[in-house]
Amino acid sequence: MGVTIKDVAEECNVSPSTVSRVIAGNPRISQETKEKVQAAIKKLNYHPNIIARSLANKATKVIGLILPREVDNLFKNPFFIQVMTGISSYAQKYGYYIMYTFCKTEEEEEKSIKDYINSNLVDGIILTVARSKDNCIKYLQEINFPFVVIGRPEDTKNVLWVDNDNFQAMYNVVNKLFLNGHTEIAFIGASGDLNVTKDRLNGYIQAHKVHGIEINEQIIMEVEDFKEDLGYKAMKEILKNDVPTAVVTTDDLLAFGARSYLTDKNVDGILMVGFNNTPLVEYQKPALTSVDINARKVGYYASKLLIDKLENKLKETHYIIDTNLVERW
Amino acid sequence: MGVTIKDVAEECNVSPSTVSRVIAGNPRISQETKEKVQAAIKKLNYHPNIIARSLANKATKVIGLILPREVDNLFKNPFFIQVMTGISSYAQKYGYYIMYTFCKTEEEEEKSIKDYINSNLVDGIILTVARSKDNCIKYLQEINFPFVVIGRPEDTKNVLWVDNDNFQAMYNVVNKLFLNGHTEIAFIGASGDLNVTKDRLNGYIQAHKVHGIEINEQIIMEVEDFKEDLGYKAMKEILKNDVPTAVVTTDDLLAFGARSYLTDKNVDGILMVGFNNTPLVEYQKPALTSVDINARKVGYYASKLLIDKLENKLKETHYIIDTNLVERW
DNA sequence: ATGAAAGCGCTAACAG
DNA sequence: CTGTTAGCGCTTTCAT
Repeated sequence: MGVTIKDVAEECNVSPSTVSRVIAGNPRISQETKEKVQAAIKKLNYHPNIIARSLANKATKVIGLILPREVDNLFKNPFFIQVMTGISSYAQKYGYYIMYTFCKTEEEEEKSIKDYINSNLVDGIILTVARSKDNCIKYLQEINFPFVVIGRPEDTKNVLWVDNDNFQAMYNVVNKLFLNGHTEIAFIGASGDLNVTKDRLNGYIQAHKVHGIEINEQIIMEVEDFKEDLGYKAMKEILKNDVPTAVVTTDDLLAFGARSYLTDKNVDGILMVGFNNTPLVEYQKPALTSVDINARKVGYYASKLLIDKLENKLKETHYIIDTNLVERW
Repeated sequence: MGVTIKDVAEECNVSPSTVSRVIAGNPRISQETKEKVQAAIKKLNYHPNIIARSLANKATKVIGLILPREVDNLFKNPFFIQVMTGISSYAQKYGYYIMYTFCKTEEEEEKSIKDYINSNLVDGIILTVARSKDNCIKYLQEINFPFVVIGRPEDTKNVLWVDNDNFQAMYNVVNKLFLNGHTEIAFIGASGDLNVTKDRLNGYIQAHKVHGIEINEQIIMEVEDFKEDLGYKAMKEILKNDVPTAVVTTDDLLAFGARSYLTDKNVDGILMVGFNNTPLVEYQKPALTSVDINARKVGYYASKLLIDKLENKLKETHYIIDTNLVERW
């Protein structure tokens, strides 16, 4: 354990700095010594010590990933693990490593972030939750530390982010429903103060405007959380006011709940649309139509954004990832 | 940024080593200087540079986590992310960091492992897949690098591992069914060469023995993979041979498929039991009874095992995590 | 094109 | 109980 740059240097009678140079791909080095050194590296099975390199470079090539730990969302929705594979896939290409940490609260997140940064462990950070008035974002901006956030933040000034076009996604769904002859479309969203929900509602509204159809506030429901029973209750409320031809939701679980109510009450002929396209929907009878948000791609571009930033080749400040409606009707 | 140990030392007129000592909690240090140093640390907002420390210590306090990248299992089954939260939770307590990498094949795994080790990045490794004749395990043993594997490996000699008691889990299920008056219990498992499946089948067999009930090979089906359609077909085969009173499976998806067949053919009164208790089962109508394997706890103990090993306070060579039947009948 | 030497920030003998 | 010194393994001026 432990062949160092010095061993390689001795093996071929050059100085450690020369070896370092050929590893770094320094151009002004003779072809001859270059080959000699490379042979020695192979022969001795030398591998640079990343820690030592990081110390000298003041850069670790590791990315810190901050994950939420609200158990429900984490386990029922593969969003985060898909994001993780996406991040990993880009990072690996460019020789970056990823460290993760789960945080229960915003305070914990702040603590983890500070720990990562203060200990000089990571070169950049990826945030997977974008709260409105987010202290983590504020902190990272203040100290000017490279980071990207997944989900569009409140204030996009000076922040790198990637998100779906939630407005467009919902617009497309509702638009399509109108084109298919639907006339009354209800909306169930959670929770009203999330940016995603606001955007999706706006898409819903815009589609109405474009089609010249009046909004019926009585069939727009905003509930507290992505819970099946809240979808159930929301559907109940909606039916008290009106009988829509279709219902769009901002999460599959809400759609499940809503559909349960319809089944329970034997109400037929109301089309249900989910959101997020979780694996849950495939195994429903009947399967549920839902919007796929391309989580893996979201992660991939988050990773790209951050690494581009770290390597000073930033071209964009954000990426908008496409969604697509997976029709199962 | 960069207040170093030297700055702290100067601030209170001691040597860097003294500062280092109070940070390390070295006992032979006067209360007085200890407090003085601690005050200076606070005042200057000093944080040790982990990289530098790692270099000096030849230990990084980071754990490398090797994850599979078979998309299906990863996304439909929250097993891995639950394991990750468990690992993280123990690691955090002891000041360890976690790096993850997704690997598609055994070759990729080997490559990632070697990379982690050769670059001196990690102190230990957690493997999340245990193949029979696993090259990664072999390699890690050969070079005597600390690691633990999740899932009982073929040969447990000299390896730290944590797993469920799959034998016992299935035994309990089948035993309970017999006690509840069932007489013919079918088995659908995938895939036959996985240790988990073997163990579960043995539990099934043992329960039969204990109850003095003859095994009916005709209603034991082993399929290739954890796929719904294979469960469907398996159920079809079973019914050709016999009509059981209950069916146990080694995965929820198999159970879904099997139940679909029953529904399609309007066969009533056959009890279905899943395995893994994925979130999918809750949202079935009716919900499916399934075996919870406590994935978070599995991760937690894997982490504990590895960290205990790294800190030379190893007490056990493995942990068996309990399972519990979540009854939804 | 290459080498010598200093230094990244910390720890750990060794002295005293 | 505390300071001095010598690294950990690599990169990077600065010479030549």
